[in-house]
Amino acid sequence: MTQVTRRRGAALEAAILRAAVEELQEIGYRDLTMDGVAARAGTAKNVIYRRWPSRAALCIAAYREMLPTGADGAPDTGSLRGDALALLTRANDRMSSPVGRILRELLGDIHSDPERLRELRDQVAHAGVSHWLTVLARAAARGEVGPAALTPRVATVAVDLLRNEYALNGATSVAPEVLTEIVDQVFLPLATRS
Amino acid sequence: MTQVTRRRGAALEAAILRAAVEELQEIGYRDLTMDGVAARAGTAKNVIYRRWPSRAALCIAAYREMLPTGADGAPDTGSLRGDALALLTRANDRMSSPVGRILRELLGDIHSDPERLRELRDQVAHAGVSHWLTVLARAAARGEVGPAALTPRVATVAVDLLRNEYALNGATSVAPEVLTEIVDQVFLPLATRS
DNA sequence: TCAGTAAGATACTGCTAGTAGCTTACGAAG
DNA sequence: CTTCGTAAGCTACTAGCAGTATCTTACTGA
Repeated sequence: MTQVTRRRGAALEAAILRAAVEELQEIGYRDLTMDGVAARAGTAKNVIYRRWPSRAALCIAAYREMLPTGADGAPDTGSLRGDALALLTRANDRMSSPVGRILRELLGDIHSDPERLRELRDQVAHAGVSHWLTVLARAAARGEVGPAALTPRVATVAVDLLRNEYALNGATSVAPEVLTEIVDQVFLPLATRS
Repeated sequence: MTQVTRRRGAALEAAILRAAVEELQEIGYRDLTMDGVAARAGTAKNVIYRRWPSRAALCIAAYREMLPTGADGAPDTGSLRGDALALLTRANDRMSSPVGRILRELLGDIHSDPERLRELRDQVAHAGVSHWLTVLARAAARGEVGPAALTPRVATVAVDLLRNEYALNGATSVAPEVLTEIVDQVFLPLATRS
């Protein structure tokens, strides 16, 4: 690309990551090639390989760049049902976005590498747990739920079921009726049982 | 391979499928190559491509061959908890077997092809639903559960959560404690609620 | 007996991950 | 201002695999 001044260190690394992010957003993980990233970043493949050991490693780093930084707080609609639907809808939006698609592609391609798998999983799975616990705690304060419901399993059951929908159905978004079904038939009965 | 008599039609097709099954069991979907299958079957790649349009299609056909034909019935331990644990343990065994690993590899590789995705999903997702409904119906007859619990969502919730564990954790088997946690904290409370 | 069909063998294209080695710009130390 | 090490840039390469093409040869059924 005949840069006027040759980039180095952090600047170059940032340029590569930005290129990888753009490629991921435009064509996804499956079709991303190292040559493509190098070309877009205006550099060469071996420069990339000096920093990341493989295509997967680069894409995981790029994926991390894509995550929204400003985490929004837990919703507070006044009822547990409203909060749960809001959280689940938000999770559904995230999972059906390009970011979610890329995460699923990555997860599907990594399950031979337990190391990378764990870091990816931790980053995503436990991302929203605290929100659910917050919402449940508020509901407990209102007397809506008993303390028996405050286990991680129950707190995450809705998101877990949503994730299962994606695992089975692939890339398409999950219908809102499924969300209400999960909330009304599973989450609320578990949370509010006497 | 200099066959004495050249195989044709169904015999050849069966030989190819058998070779593909063996390759899948030994090295998995990811590492299976068409050259490898052809060599093992003692034939040539283009013969395979005359019958299946792609590697994925061949492997789906081979996967179908691997499925156990003799479906065992629903367990009957006398209690809903025992039945549920038996069913969930069985599902866990299946999912942690080579067959389960191959299914996950296939699912992860197919989500661009909605057609194949659907046939695969139907084959597996709905495979065990009837068992859960049977077990729930028996429990209802014993008075253990109310009719409110007999929705497909509740019937499959345990397997759905188990599948989620695999989606997050990769190829490793799920610990028995997780199974009991799912049954005791989610399935039983939902099934037996008043 | 004689076609038509399909198996078999081989070679090829095209694509991509990852590697190697050389050249050249930068930048820090003196 | 000079020198020298490091890393960027460039180009070319290997190796492996999906999928295609072509030609020869064996079987089969009429």
